[in-house]
Amino acid sequence: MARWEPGAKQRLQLAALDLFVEQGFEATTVAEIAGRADLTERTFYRHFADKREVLFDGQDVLLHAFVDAVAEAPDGASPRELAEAAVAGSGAFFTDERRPWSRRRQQAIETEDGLRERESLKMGALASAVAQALRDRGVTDPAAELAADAAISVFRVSFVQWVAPGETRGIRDIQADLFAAQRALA
Amino acid sequence: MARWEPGAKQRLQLAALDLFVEQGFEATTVAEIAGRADLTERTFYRHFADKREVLFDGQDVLLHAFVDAVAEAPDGASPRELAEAAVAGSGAFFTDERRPWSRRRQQAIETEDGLRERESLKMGALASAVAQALRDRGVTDPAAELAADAAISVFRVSFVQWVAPGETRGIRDIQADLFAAQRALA
DNA sequence: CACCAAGATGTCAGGGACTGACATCACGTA
DNA sequence: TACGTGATGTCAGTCCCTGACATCTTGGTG
Repeated sequence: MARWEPGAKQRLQLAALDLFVEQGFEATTVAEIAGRADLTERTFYRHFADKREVLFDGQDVLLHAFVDAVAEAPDGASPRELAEAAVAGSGAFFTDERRPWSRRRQQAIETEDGLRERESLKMGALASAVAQALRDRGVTDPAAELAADAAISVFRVSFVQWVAPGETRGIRDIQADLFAAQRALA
Repeated sequence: MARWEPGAKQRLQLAALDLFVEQGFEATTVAEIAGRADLTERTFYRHFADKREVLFDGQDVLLHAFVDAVAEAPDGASPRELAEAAVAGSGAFFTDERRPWSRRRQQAIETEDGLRERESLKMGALASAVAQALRDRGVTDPAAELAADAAISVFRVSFVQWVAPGETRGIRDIQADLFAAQRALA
């Protein structure tokens, strides 16, 4: 069903990230992004709910990876094992080909409060979804909330490390180390 | 040094929360808030960086309570004990007199994505500050990050429970139960 | 081929958030 | 009383975001 120039949304995302890295998020106007993608400001808002969202589109796929992994975990798994399964389910997304893009994206996010704010919201949504998935597997509150937060904590730290300069390990290896460190805390 | 009507900032906060609860955050304009406080829109922005911040002013005091509690914890405390100390240090803020205001405030926040977003950012800032405090006490990464996240997780869940309808326990009792549940996970 | 349905885009007008610049006003002090 | 200082008011302007309507491209239908 693709009509027109088929890459409109992706063109906008690439243009936006380029401009954010070049001159910052605040200093970049939506009209500017749209112009670089040969589109109009109004069209930008047909693809993304707001200016921040251009860097966060597709997070629902990641969320479903978390949730599905919990749902498909073996019977009798403990809350902690379910949480670890959730994080492991996300590992498939962060391949080596994706790493350069993720690095640039993270660089843009970390330098702007407005973007960090949106990232925090997305992490919170992830935690809520995992908590609900745990409840669906019979985990009771407040253990479900705490286990979900623990999972998102490992995911967040692992992602930051995965995009750190010079890091070459896969995200799954990083996550395994973090789960061990988390267990060692208790 | 107080001149004019001394309660300008507080008047704005009260007016804002009233209006947010009455008609929602989005439907309330800054001019409306300022008008109810007998002030101007421009003056609102001299007290608060943006429309959301009117509900989050003063969070730095809470942050310092977390950080100071970590700094003042006894020598030889484990990372987990330091994290528990951080959370305990916040307990003094959430007295019974403050609970009605906190309830109304949380009610307003939970119904609007824009406000939940800001709350997430503040929680993230709290976690970062606690992580830094742990590093200052000699805890190494990634344990510092994970322990700080665990502390904020307990704090967040305890706060939600503390403002839940019908809840009468003090926040410290709630937090004690949550720490126990968190330890039981591992 | 002419025509139509539908989805994607463009155009325009407008409200509201936020900011910089400048004027004004109330208070403390010399 | 005159002055300095800080809080407030006024005004203009930019940018974010949205609703309404027109236009275009594409694929299908007769």
